[in-house]
Amino acid sequence: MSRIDESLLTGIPPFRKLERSQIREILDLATVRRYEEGETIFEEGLAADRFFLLLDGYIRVTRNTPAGDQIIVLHIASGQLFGIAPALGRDTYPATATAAVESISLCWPRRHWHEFAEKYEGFATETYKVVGERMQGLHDQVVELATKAVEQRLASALLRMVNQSGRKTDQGIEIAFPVTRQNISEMTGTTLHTVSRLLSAWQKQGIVASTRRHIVVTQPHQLVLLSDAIA
Amino acid sequence: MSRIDESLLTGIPPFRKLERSQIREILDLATVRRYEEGETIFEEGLAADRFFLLLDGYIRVTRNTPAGDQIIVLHIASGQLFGIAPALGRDTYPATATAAVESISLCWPRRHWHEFAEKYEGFATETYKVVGERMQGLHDQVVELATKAVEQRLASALLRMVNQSGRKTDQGIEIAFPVTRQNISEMTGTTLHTVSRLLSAWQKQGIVASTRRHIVVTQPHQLVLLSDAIA
DNA sequence: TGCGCTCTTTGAGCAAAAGCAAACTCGGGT
DNA sequence: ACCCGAGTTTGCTTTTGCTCAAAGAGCGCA
Repeated sequence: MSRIDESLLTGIPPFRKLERSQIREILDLATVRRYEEGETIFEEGLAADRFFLLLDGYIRVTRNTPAGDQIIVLHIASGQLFGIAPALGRDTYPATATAAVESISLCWPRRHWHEFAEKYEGFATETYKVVGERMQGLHDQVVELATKAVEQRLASALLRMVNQSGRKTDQGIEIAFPVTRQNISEMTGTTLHTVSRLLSAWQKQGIVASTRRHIVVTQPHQLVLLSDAIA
Repeated sequence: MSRIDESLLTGIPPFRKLERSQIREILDLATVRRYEEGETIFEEGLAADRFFLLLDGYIRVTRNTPAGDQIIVLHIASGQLFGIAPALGRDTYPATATAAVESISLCWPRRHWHEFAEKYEGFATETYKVVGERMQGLHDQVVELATKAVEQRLASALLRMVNQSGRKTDQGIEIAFPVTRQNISEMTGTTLHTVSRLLSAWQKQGIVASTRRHIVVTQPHQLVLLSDAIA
């Protein structure tokens, strides 16, 4: 296995405050994994025996209902930790993680979690900060689902993706990973039909431009207005 | 101020593994506070300079939207920590806490958080376990709001309250704190009208018995069926 | 180059729940 | 004992967005 350069980790939250040598130690304990688009990384309910750091790509974290509905709880962008059930003392993963595009991650066996937390000053603190932010995001999502109409939720969902993975193009801001209408409906708790109708309408108004599995937001500002932003 | 007995804390999660003398130290740093029904304990967006442990009563944690909707994110029962923003490195509270009934809590200044976490083996771990559970709960709520119909959500909400605060009576299981139709609608993302209609219907079927601000579930099993339980 | 699969679009009817409006009731306080 | 206000119930109307159905389009692959 080729060694990974330390510079990959400097600057990303839980490692930000560490020495280069410490990062080296951590890296030497990591395994690199590559996932195809659509490949499952871990599944809801299975033993949480590893935690992950996404180096490249995008991950979708989903949950399934017995009724067969799937809903997308959050997206992970590169540089973020995921599958951190071990840090929260859970012994199974609470959700399923799937690669939205070809992705590369590091992973460590569960037991290293405590080791890192004790050995490296700031490691735990920084991670829990991430947890706090994610929790805040979940709160927002609950409020949104409980109070907003579908149109506003859809606008928010697009904005969230744009904020996390937006790539500037000459047309506007492009969402960097493939998304289907179905996917979006699973983020917003609606149907792919409704999503398709709304996107069509927005396309006519020049707010977005979408093709198959691909969305460019041309007028983010309009979406903000439509979303009736919470915060 | 009268000293609090150590036995109040033995057995509740973050203190479970501590010596009696350690609990004494922690208690001596705490302030006791009493809240009237309806009194606000802390507010969304304000500096998170304390964290709390509820000794007696029930707390409602809510968020407000700019549009003026309020939604109830979770209930805290006695023995639970709340307002733990400090543990997640957040410097403002992400939500508002209000006493649902007359309540008593302990609270500590923010800075003690790290002190406790370092000094007492297991304190942090146990707390993060609670965070993990709460996160799981939020996931559940998102899935529920996104996929279930109002009737199922209402059934789930009642069951959640019953599980957390159910008191057995000869009639059935009673929710231990006052709840209005309005409150329930704020937990389920619906209107008080819809809640009222459904409760009336269930009352006719003998599943629940409710009076003003007060609900007794007579046939929990029926509610489970209606809720199409996730887990 | 054409086939087939997956994804997308659009229409029409319908059901669930929101909005609106008004009456009723319980309980606490004067 | 009565009044007042918060909380609840209920009917009617309107709307939103889901369901069902079917056709159309892009893309990879042979």
